[in-house]
Amino acid sequence: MARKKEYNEDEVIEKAMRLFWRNGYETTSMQMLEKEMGINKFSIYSSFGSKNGVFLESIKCYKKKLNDILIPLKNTTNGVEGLKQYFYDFIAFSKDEHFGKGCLITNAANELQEDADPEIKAELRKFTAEIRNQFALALQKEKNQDPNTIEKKADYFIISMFGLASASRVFQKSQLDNYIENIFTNS
Amino acid sequence: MARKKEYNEDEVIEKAMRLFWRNGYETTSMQMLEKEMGINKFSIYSSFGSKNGVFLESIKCYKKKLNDILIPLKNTTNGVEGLKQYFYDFIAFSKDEHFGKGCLITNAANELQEDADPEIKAELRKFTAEIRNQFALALQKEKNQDPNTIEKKADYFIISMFGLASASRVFQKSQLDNYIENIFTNS
DNA sequence: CCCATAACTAAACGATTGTTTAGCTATTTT
DNA sequence: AAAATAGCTAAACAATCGTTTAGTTATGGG
Repeated sequence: MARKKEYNEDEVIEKAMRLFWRNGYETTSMQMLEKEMGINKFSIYSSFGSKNGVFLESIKCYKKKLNDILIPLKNTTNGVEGLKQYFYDFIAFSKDEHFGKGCLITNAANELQEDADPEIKAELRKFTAEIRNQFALALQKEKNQDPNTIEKKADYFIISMFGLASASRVFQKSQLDNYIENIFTNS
Repeated sequence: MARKKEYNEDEVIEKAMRLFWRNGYETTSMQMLEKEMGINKFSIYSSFGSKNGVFLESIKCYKKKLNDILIPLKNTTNGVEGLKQYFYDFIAFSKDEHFGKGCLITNAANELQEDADPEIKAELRKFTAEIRNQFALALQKEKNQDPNTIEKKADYFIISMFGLASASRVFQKSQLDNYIENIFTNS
């Protein structure tokens, strides 16, 4: 052991995450990452191996933050109402400086090609499946639901979430609230 | 006048459009465009000025093709039913080799940053507004609708279309059909 | 206190990006 | 047929991409 790192890896990866969130993967260069993370290229490479590595850790960082807003959904007694709250929290999560940037995960899914890094693709798939699973579990708490309907509704809501994330890059907040209301009428 | 062009601009721009559709803007290089369009870099620049210029024309080309599936919607007597058909046609438009690539327009909207080319941003906005307008016009054909409801529903459907386009990159066709069915229950 | 070691700085790497230029070829017009 | 003009090929442009390497600085354990 010799010299200690002058930066905290969790802190710098959060900064990287926000940069990727704002700019996407391709548009974000190592030069921009250096500046935003506040450390040298060498430090980035020694900590994360590659640009892909930084991105992968950024996804995990974002996931961790988004998982926090899933917690109330796990404890809800009213499935649909809990889902509705989740959608609002999801929008709120992208508030302020990040509104109009959508969701890092869906942005990544939209940007990445089929020849993209398999590890990243796997991470995105895993994350989507996790959320959809939580939706299904929440819906099971509704009374008198047959299992087939639950699966279909879970599909519907996860796609709606994707849509909401994508649309939030283009539409106004009021339109999104309107959209959420429409999703949950007669559900 | 001297030598004639050995290529048709409309034909090569359609090839470029399909390449952008598959790969997005950033990932598509001039080298790839040369190969796909079947003409030299010089020819591309003399015809379209820049990579941005090629992309802009590609968007217009895509728009023209997508507008064709709006025609039935204009003549429909049943607004909601017409809209539903439009959604299925929209999915079908992205069929075969392009399924899983979403919609060129929404992909572009997701990828482009706020510092992107203003002309492209304007084109995307114009296109979105046009479609939303057609949705509102179709909804007016429903009986006993108050104008406020129509506007809200038009917002809802245009966001749904964005969502569908984005989600089609990730989800299976059967899930999308399921999603469309859910959109139109109780509308 | 000194040496080993790890983190730092900064320069350079080859490859690829979008774009331009020079020179050759073909066709239209007078 | 000759001159003019526009499209073609192919090489080169500067800039930037992600990545690596050499050299310096600072801090750990013996």
